[in-house]
Amino acid sequence: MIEALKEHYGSLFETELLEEIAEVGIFKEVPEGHKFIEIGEYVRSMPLLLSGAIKVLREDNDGDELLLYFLERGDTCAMTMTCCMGQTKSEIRAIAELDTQLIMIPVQKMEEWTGKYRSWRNFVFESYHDRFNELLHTIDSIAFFNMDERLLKYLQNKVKITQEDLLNTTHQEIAYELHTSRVVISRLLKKLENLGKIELHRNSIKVNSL
Amino acid sequence: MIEALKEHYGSLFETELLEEIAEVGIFKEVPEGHKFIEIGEYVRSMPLLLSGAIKVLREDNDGDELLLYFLERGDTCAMTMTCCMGQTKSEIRAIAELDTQLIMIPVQKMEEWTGKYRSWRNFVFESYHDRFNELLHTIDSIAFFNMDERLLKYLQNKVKITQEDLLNTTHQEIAYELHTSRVVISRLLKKLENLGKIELHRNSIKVNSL
DNA sequence: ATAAAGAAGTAACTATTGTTACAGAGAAGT
DNA sequence: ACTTCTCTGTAACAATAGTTACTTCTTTAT
Repeated sequence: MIEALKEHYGSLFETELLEEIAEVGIFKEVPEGHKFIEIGEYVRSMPLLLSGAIKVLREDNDGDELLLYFLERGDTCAMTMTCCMGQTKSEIRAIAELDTQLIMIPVQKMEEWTGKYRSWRNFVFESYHDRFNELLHTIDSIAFFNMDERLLKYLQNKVKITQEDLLNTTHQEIAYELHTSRVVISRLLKKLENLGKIELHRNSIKVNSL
Repeated sequence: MIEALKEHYGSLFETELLEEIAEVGIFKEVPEGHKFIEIGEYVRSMPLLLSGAIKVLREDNDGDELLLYFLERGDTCAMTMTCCMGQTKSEIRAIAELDTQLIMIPVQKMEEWTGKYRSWRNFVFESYHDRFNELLHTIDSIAFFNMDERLLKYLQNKVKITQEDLLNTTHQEIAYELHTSRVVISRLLKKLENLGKIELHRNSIKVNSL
């Protein structure tokens, strides 16, 4: 574990902190598709991502979803932190987008380290800042762009996260994450295909890089 | 200043920290309508609100706006903090919604206090958490609700912030903040009036409490 | 092999939101 | 009083997104 930690967090944290993390942190592998934070749940530890990706979702009153953003290696869930410390319930759902390796930090340590290590404080603050900015960009997408542009952005972002330009997904799945209907997505995907931006197959979409 | 501080922050901070704040903080009065953070600007200090309200806005590529949320007394701008510390530019615009009194904290002190005072750390984390949740609710409004519901929420929120059920505003102003057009707002306001939820006057809207 | 379930394509229609255009009412300035 | 400007109301139309319904094709299950 200490090697993986050094690889992804070595430039951020001093050796002493890395050792503490290795000592108290619990290594965890989360398989793709596994839900690991649910809305309304109390959260008792904070994840440090080593590999893979986590998607963070919001839910409406009818139980339908909206993708907020992805967490990648080197990221943490800022939301989780204050949930832990403030003893409030989670406002979001987190699901593994890929097979993901992470280290869970117990809540007491997080608090301790914010007093003890400047590098940890900076990491936590920066993490908040990053997540905040991601939410702002999510708002931009929803408020300022039409569904066709949101869809294209979504596909391109998915390519970035999965490191694959062939996305294994269905129209229905995309519709869930963009909070719209399957028919709308099929229609717009066809439009994007006609524009040469993507190629449609059953259960997969090839995103053209140009 | 120390009295105002004690009134709004006395239950949060220990006396020693309150004294430090009073020592290095710069008291400022911002008149209604005054812009005090602009997008792309570097921010060098962090505001603690004593009275009044600040509206926080996002801008699209055409220069049109969208209201994100309001800050009130006891609040701080979490965004500002990491902007200061990370030396990044502001992603948002902040304008005084009412005449506002606040204390500006220089960036060096903020950093120092996060190491020194547990109460300050908790305040900062909680502030991030609150702002994050407000953004989530903003996303809910935009993504999950139609414009008529967003409009009603907007009006009710404005009543809460201003403590007035007679809002002095124009349809055009509302349209800016909800990122739509004046005609749409006029249409929906008329609908709300017919439902008995509001009364329309020139330059003002009475929001019925029932 | 046949049935059933899942995925995608598409047409037709509705609802919501955005746009253009114009008219009237009231306020402010000359 | 008269002009000008701002604010509001409304009609007519366009664009975007959501819904229902049905078809075809593929995969999976029996």
